[in-house]
Amino acid sequence: MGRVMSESEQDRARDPYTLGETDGGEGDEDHAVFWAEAVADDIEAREPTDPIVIKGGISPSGVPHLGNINEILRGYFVAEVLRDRDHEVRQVFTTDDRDPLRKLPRKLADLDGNIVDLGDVNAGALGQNLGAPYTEIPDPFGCCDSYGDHFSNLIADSAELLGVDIDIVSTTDLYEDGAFEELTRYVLDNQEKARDVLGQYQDKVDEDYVPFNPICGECGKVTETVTAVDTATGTVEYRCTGMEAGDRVIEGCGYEGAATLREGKLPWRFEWPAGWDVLNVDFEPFGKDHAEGSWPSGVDIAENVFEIQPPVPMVYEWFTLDGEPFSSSEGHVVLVHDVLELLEPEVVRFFFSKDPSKGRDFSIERLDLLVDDFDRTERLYYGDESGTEREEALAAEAYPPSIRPTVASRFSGAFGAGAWREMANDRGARETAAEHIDNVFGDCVRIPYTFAAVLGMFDDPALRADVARTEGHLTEDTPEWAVETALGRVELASEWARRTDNEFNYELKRSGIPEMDFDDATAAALDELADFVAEGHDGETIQGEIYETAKRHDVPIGDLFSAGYRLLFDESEGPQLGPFVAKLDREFVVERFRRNR
RNA sequence: GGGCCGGUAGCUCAGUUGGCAGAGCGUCUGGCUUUUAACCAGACGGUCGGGGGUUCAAGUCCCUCCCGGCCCGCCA
Repeated sequence: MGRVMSESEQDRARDPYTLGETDGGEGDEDHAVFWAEAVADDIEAREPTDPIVIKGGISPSGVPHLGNINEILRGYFVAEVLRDRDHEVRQVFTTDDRDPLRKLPRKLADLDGNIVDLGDVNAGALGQNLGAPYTEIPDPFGCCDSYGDHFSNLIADSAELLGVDIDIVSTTDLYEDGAFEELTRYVLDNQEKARDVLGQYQDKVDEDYVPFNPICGECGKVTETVTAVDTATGTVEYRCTGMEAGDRVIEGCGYEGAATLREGKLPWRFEWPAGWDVLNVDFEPFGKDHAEGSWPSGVDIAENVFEIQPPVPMVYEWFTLDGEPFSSSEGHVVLVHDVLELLEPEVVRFFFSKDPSKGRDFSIERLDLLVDDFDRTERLYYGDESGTEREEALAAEAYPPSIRPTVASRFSGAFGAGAWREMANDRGARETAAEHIDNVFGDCVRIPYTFAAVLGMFDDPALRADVARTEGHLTEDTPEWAVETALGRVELASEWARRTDNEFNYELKRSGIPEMDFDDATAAALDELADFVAEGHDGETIQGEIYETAKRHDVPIGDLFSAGYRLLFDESEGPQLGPFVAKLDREFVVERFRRNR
């Protein structure tokens, strides 16, 4: 501390957009290829004391979807870079659970991440709690202490599923335990200053504005009308009036009473900077919605009301889901729980390692592209493929934090007891992880995602491995753990094929014969093929016979394959035919090829 | 209306201090003399959102316009 920043440095420090522009004036300085490195540079430039604190946070207002995970994973990548630079890093995540419920979401989610319609829970009970803090509202699922706790738990689970170590801090707790009390008293003692600053950003700040919202002792709702303040005794008198919520007004009960400084909340514009102070926040990423409103006022309040230094900021653009904005209330969401049925966690983390300044679509339809991108990055990292200098440099930096939790869990025996995320700051464990990544894990094998989807048609795990072997994805030398990892993708990719019903979603049409129209030669060839299958041969032999049969009947080879796929899947393409039919029950194949049923 | 972020091949995107427009996927063609998955080779594909300017040189810097998103009431 103590270093005086120049004005331009200060401007840059406050600008949440200038990612990577870390030039100190010298043109030949290395330009960071990975945004998290650039952010880490900015944080280090302030000479922070360990532990460096990285914050994120959301209101537990409803389903925490993949877009909300930015609040966890953007910070994670920066944390990992700093840890690699031998800093101790604490990643905290505030659930802003003293915020009032302002409207009822249409969709909720149970603790397993299943989306549930509002009508399936006790909506009436929820409706009566509009205006009350999330932590004062009963959990509509009845499984957690409160509505707020329910959704905070889902967020905590999401982080855990992704192997990220976060300390979840309840804002309600910060008030109730008194952590915010000193700052609350300070703001109330310096209301004029607070009003002056906030008034530059909000028109409604007038003489009567009091930067504190008590919770009504009668109805439990957050109120806005403070009638008297006595910071010496630590009490605030209020009248419970209505609260605007969008285009509606939540009615107050009219009760007049007194609250302590712990029985209410600071308005968001103060609460955010208050959190920076109380938690000693050094860095905080936030969505673009905060960039032009909350952030500038937050900086101003931090510097000129609380007289603290705001954290290093970073804006991230929002993701869309299949081209449409995420919407918790409308149920257009995907949770980490869902995504991990389709992708390995390292691929999910990798998605968040990409440039935060670019809007990005999380396209379920084209998840194969994302996985291919990850696989290539992995190959670049291990030097199995070459790319541009920049690509290789980026892989060198972005791959390790993406894969680290996976490696730690795969080789958990080397790390002693406990989950990796509890060892994030452990130097020894990090060295072990690095050593594993650069040595044993180099034998990791990836089956291309779309091919994994093809393999998914085989119920028999042994057959999946067989085919992966014949295709050269697995060899004699592939270690057992790598075989498991590689084949683990098959379940994910076939779930993807099912969910998107794409061209890899081959479904064997057992119950009825698909519509078809074959010429005589093809029909004759199919009959002969049926006879051959009936004799009982292995897959390769059948595969060869398909060629021979086609040749004998002067049928273009492609036509005969098409005919087979049509009969089995009602598709024009499919898996390698011979080995596939060899694994099906013989009678079914024979009858089907004879077009009997 | 004002401020900010983004706009590169059909799709997904990469493009440090200005220095000959890139990758993957898709498509097409060919190869692997028995594989319609896999794999290999090649091709097609772009007025870098439009227009102006600075420069020997602009995707990159400046101005302007268009499109999309966010913010500019309240709330978070």
